[in-house]
Amino acid sequence: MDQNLEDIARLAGVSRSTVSRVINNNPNVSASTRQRVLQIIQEQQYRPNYFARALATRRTRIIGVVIPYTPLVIFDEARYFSAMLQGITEVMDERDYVMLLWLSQPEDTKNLFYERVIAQHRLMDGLILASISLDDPLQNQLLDIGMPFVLLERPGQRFIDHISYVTVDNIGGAQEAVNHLLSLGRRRIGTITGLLSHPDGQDRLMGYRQALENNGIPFDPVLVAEGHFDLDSGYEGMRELLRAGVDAVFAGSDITAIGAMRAIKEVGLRIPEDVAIVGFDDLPTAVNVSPRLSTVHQPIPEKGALAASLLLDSIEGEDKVPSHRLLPTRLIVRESSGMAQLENIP
Amino acid sequence: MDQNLEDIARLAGVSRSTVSRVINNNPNVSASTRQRVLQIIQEQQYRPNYFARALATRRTRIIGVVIPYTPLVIFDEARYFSAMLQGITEVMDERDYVMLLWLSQPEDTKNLFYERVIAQHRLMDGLILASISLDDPLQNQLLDIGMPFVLLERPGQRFIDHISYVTVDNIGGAQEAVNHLLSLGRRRIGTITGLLSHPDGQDRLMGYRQALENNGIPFDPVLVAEGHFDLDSGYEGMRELLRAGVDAVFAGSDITAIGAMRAIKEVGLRIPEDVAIVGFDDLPTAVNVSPRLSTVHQPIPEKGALAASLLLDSIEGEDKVPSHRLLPTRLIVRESSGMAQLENIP
DNA sequence: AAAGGTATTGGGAGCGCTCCCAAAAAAGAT
DNA sequence: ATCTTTTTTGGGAGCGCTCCCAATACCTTT
Repeated sequence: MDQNLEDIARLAGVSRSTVSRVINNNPNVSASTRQRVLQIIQEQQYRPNYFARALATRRTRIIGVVIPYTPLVIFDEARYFSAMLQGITEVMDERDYVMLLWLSQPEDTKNLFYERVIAQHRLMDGLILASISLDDPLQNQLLDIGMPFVLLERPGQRFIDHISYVTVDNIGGAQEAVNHLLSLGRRRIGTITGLLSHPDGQDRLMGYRQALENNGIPFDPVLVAEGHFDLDSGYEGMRELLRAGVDAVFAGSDITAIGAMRAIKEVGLRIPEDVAIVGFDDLPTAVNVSPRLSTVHQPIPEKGALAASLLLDSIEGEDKVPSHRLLPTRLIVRESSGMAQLENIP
Repeated sequence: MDQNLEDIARLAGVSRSTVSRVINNNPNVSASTRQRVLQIIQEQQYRPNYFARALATRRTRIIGVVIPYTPLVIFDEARYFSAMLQGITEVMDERDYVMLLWLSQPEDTKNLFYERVIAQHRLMDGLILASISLDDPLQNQLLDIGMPFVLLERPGQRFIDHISYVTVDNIGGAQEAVNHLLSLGRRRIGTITGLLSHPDGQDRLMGYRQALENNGIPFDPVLVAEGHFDLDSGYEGMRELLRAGVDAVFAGSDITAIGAMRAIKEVGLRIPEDVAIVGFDDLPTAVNVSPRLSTVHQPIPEKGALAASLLLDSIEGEDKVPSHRLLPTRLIVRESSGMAQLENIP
């Protein structure tokens, strides 16, 4: 029942090769023949066999998206990843690729998971890697087997020249957040960091520090609580900072900020009067908390889409120079930092 | 660099066919030869070419997971879907299949999206469909082309005998929730429904109604607010119900319940003293709201895993009889309904 | 009208596997 | 030791495509 090239060729009265040329937009086909063949293809609803094609061309038009398990991937950051996947899909659809999703299992060791991905690498033309830690061995392995890939964060120093990546301006965004708090007159500004083994976490802390120092305020380790991007560490971190005494907090993620808000409310302090708070990400939840969360917006779907574009470009193009892209962030001021612009509340 | 069967055969001093037999666990190979071949395969890190295999066997070992776009998929329900994918992946890994993810775009019409999936159907051995509305044409199309698939909710009446599906006991769960509220002495129990075009939404409403009627309380349409599983409709629905006067609410999803809680607090009523509330799903957020949400737990990853199992069974087995599975739900009582069991609060 | 060029077309080989059938080897029966 | 049966092995054909090269058709040009 499934037809092949030969069948279409017979119906159109031409050869297999000619049909193949039409399908692949090869210019060496006369307009009239092309017309006729297209007509038959249309009529017969013919679709070339993916696998035969892949076997002959050694190109698969399949891209893998690799998301290692972290509890936060599954719980707190689910929205982050779904937005990312949405962005990736958009480009894939446009350029006629499909997306194979690799999620690791909670029980998986990292190596077991990576082994699975590597074992099937011939199935894919390239990979998009999310939440890879700074010197994850996967990067070396992929470099070794020559598989194109793009990271969704800044790679560690020793890889940075060899790897393509897309990320957002974490440093700039953090600076903007802290500058905003400073401009509101806050002086004891603490931070609850993200995961410091993660470049995003590192860079946001760096931005926090730079903003303070640029304004002549010395960096004080007592005002830094180490967190993991998640709710609990936001709550715990905030309790620490409250003991240290702060009048404002910059949190490494919205989820962390929400945990922190709970801790603040619990001790009876007011947001933003007593403690102002700014998050990072601008997830949909940011407007679902009260007071609504001021935060640094990052364009998540765009990040995914850009990563996909870079990857496909590098697969299809000849130049294999790694590209680095930094997407801009934008401070969104809401009530949690005390200077709300008007936004509708549902 | 990439080796093929023939290379391995040469190294092992046997024929291509023998190597193929070893790889496919064909019993007609002597123990000693098998040993030797396995050794070489191991040494050479040989992996059979996926595409050559698929071309020859007409089986791909690729499963598609289809998630149509709804704003709630992306925002409110992201956790639901990531838990589901996690469950699916678990089974796929075990049984050596991989997962192709199909997400529709916001701008996509349904048909455009489905067309994309159908166009590539030869790429996949089967499909898992999430959030398909009751008489979605996709089901017919897939039946027509003979593609195996499993639904993640109850199909509409006209399909129910022809389609495999996995869902949870929505009716039973809703009944349990309402019975619980009744047992607490509540008598004016309202509900904010889920999407009524969706079987889960329908069935939960049905369960609500049955529980009331079983207890001699007539069903009152005034106490039913139609929602869409999302936060806003929870908020709006609750405002309606407050005007109608209720002392308890059963919400069609946790997200809806959280929207409703906001509305209750906003008018200065207390939860659960003035209005008790029970949700459905038991998402991680349920414990992150205050008071913590009583809710009907449904085993989401298990749902995904079971769907994957059924699908692979039907692909690999001969019997093509559709299977229907109903997973049990379980009422989790927390503070929002006023009879908390002790659970740790972070 | 012939020669030369270019645009178009056809068919063989090959991608790496499985499946089938026949050949060879080993084991059992007489 | 010979014949049968069973186990094990090898090789051809084919899955449906692309890619290359040769063949044909169609134009120009002189």
